Amino acid sequence: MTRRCDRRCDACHGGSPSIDSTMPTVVDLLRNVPFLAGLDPRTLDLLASRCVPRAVGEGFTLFRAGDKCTGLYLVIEGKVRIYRTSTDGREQTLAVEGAGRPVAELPLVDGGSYPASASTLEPSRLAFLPRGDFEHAFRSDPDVATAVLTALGTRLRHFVQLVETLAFRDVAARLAMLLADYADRDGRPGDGVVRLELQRTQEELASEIGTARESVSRALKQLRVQGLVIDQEGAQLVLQPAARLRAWARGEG
Amino acid sequence: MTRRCDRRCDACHGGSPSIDSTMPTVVDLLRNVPFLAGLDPRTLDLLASRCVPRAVGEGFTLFRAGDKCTGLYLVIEGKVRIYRTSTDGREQTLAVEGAGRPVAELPLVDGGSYPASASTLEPSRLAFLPRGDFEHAFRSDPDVATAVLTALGTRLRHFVQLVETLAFRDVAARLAMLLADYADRDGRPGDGVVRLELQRTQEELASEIGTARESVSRALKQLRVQGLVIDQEGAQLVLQPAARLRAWARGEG
DNA sequence: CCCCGTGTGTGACATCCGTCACGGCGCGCG
DNA sequence: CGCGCGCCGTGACGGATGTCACACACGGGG
Repeated sequence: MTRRCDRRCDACHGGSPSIDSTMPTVVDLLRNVPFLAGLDPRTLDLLASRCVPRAVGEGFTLFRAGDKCTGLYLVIEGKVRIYRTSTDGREQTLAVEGAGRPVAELPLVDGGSYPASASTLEPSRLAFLPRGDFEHAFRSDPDVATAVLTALGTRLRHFVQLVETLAFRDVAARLAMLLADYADRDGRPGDGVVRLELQRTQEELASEIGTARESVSRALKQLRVQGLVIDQEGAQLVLQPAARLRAWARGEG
Repeated sequence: MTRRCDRRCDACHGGSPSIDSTMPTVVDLLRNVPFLAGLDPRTLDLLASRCVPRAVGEGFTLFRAGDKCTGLYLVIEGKVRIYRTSTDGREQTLAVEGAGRPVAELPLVDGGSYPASASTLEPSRLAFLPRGDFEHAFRSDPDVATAVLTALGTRLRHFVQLVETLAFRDVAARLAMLLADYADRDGRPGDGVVRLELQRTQEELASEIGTARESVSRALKQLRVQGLVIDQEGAQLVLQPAARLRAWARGEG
């Protein structure tokens, strides 16, 4: 099934990397990518001139596990989910990358293929940097190299967390951890609690913590009984502070 | 052979590791570390002069999760297990590093603390490179930087595998995968089968695949019934080729 | 207003697996 | 030789959780 660009998609039909001056330039976009922060302006310009901006809708698949790697994606806006699929169709998401984060930096440094699949959770704007251009920048500019290095580092730490969670915690605890993460990122704190508008279906939550939809439903009830989820009306959640959620998930509750 | 003391062994904080000055020079040792292969001889000399060789016994704990990172370890000989511990005492090993592999390169690049614990599975010889020296080499020599990068890369790929395994496969399949890995590394192939001397207790295998010892015992029986483990006498295994083990683990059996 | 698709709650059930309990086996040592 | 100890095999049992089945709530179109 082919997805369409959503509105505001001028950029993705511009056949050349030339920039429409009424839009924010690609350089402007890259400037807001922490991954590249600290690069000197000239290299930034250079990179920007090589980047292909793309706007894609929700559910657009960037690549699949095993595909040969063609370049680096940077998330300008939106969310990209990175996941593995099992032979029987279940999915485990490995990471969700938001604005300013790189996707697929791993295969670029070791020359292998993509280790996982990636698709958008929301309509998103991305910058695509073809492999050759990336490698040139990577080799010639030590700042780019260290940027990649720290990106790999945080990814690795994230994975250690993920492994521990899958290995040790039950579904309810995993859900608590996940909600804590969301609360930190999207929640509005106030008065000893956090309000969070959850933009995920239970099906998606289930994939993120490696379980079934029904188990998420039951785990949510369990969290309500525990008082960790104070109130829930549809997607509107009132939560205990993230720290408390995490403490409970670690068994200190 | 004498078996280790218990896992929570406190002897781990043991006294000063003995340093044997009669062993081959540190440069010789480093030369055999693939991690550093390709460095030009002068930098290798420089690094070697900063390395502290250490010989430690079995069950020696190099560091624990959360410790501040003091430097990089290189495994010259032996095996180092990297693992996380849950609050209730269970352990999940994240990796086992053998000769020529670096340990703890992650916290060195991002400045954080160790994300996991590490201890030796066998008496081992290590080279310890203090943090400051590592950072200097890392910054001044691009070859060192790329070496670190590829090390992180392979670690990351390994973790993707690990996550998938934990999320999707049952104990028998995980065990089959693990045996396939061992077969590739230590097995003697011949005549359509692989002979493997397993140097691990079932307890250790259990930790590596995130389960209990008894489950490993039962899973092994299951693999025998399936014909994937053709014969077993103590630690001597006769296995189907690694590829077949992995195929079965993926559900194609 | 009805129909339908999507997302959600929940009960029933089977399965996997962790835990406890126990016995056996090999080996080193007194 | 007997004993202790580490390791392994296996039965029993219960808890967690995946699966199936179904009801309900909601919203958008005919």
